[in-house]
Amino acid sequence: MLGKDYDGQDCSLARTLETVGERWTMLIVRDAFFGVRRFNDFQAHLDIPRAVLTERLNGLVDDGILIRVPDPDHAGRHVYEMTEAGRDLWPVVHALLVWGRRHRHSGSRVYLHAACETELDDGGACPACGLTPEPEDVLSAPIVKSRREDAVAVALRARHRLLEPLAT
Amino acid sequence: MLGKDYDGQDCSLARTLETVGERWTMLIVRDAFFGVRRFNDFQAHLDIPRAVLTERLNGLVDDGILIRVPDPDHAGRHVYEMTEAGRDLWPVVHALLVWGRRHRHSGSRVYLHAACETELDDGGACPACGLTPEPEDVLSAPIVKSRREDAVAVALRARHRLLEPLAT
DNA sequence: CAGCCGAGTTCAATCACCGAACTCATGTCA
DNA sequence: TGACATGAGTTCGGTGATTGAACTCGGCTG
Repeated sequence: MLGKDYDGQDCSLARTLETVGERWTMLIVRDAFFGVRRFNDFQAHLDIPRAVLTERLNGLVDDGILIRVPDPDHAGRHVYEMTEAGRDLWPVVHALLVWGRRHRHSGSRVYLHAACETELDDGGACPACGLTPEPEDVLSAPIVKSRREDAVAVALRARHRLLEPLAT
Repeated sequence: MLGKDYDGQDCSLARTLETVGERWTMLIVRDAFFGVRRFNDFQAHLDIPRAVLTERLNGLVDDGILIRVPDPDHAGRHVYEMTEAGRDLWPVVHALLVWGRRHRHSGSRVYLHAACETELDDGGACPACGLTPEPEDVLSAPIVKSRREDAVAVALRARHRLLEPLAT
């Protein structure tokens, strides 16, 4: 990946970036947290060239972030699901969201601890419980309607738990 | 940056990636936390093409992550220093380091709370004090000697505070 | 059986990245 | 003062990645 794999940088940050550092990859991971699981849904929501999406999804599968599993509803198709290693990227995604919210523009959704519906703090912890919830226990709650009108953007207007498959 | 700036992704994560999502950028930021401040030091430590380094440093300056200030010791030269917005990237850098350490290879240094020399937990907090130290109060403590022999890699073999200028 | 849909693959043009060589201002030493 | 070194870039030809549009293919759907 990335042309030349940051050879010689023996640092765990460089190793991480070899997996999630390419253009589009982190947005695919974000969408996977949002519950996107099908090729065309990623494509429609990200406006990513199909060839690149294929390459990135294969890369993420090879690197153990996603698994491709048969779609129970449609023979011959499959969906991309997040692995444990993928879920462990939640702190990275959250840290990027927090920085952007503070320094770029004020975010279009908030993230709540599903158990008590308290907004997570910048460290990803629930200020009420003191716990740092796993992504499965985080609720995405939109506060501004996005301008996009693709099926995924529309489905994302509802409050829902991370990693819960989106109904599109 | 990034060819096409993730147009239409009105999400703070996409906005963040427009600033730090390109190849090399995050490694430059990491090195800036390590105290690297001069063009040739970045170049030597990263093995990045000089033209690309110029482009990235200018981008980071334009985006308010670094500032270019006159070098007090050498007329006509300057150094790149981290801004407040740059410091706020520490949680992102730390999250990437933590993921790589867990899922790729077991890191070559640990990060300690300078005040009590306790190793930070995965959330970046000090388990002893309960505080989440600012990067200035984090100590980088090498545990494995890197294979690299450039001046920066050598200087990084000593324990030091983040953001403290490296003596090279 | 004709057409649709999801999930890709192929392809030419464009853009970014690479490494090596070149520039140019300052600093150092004889 | 002249010769050379060093830091910080710039320039440039070649290579590899990204883009958007068009094409393929297998499983439904009517």
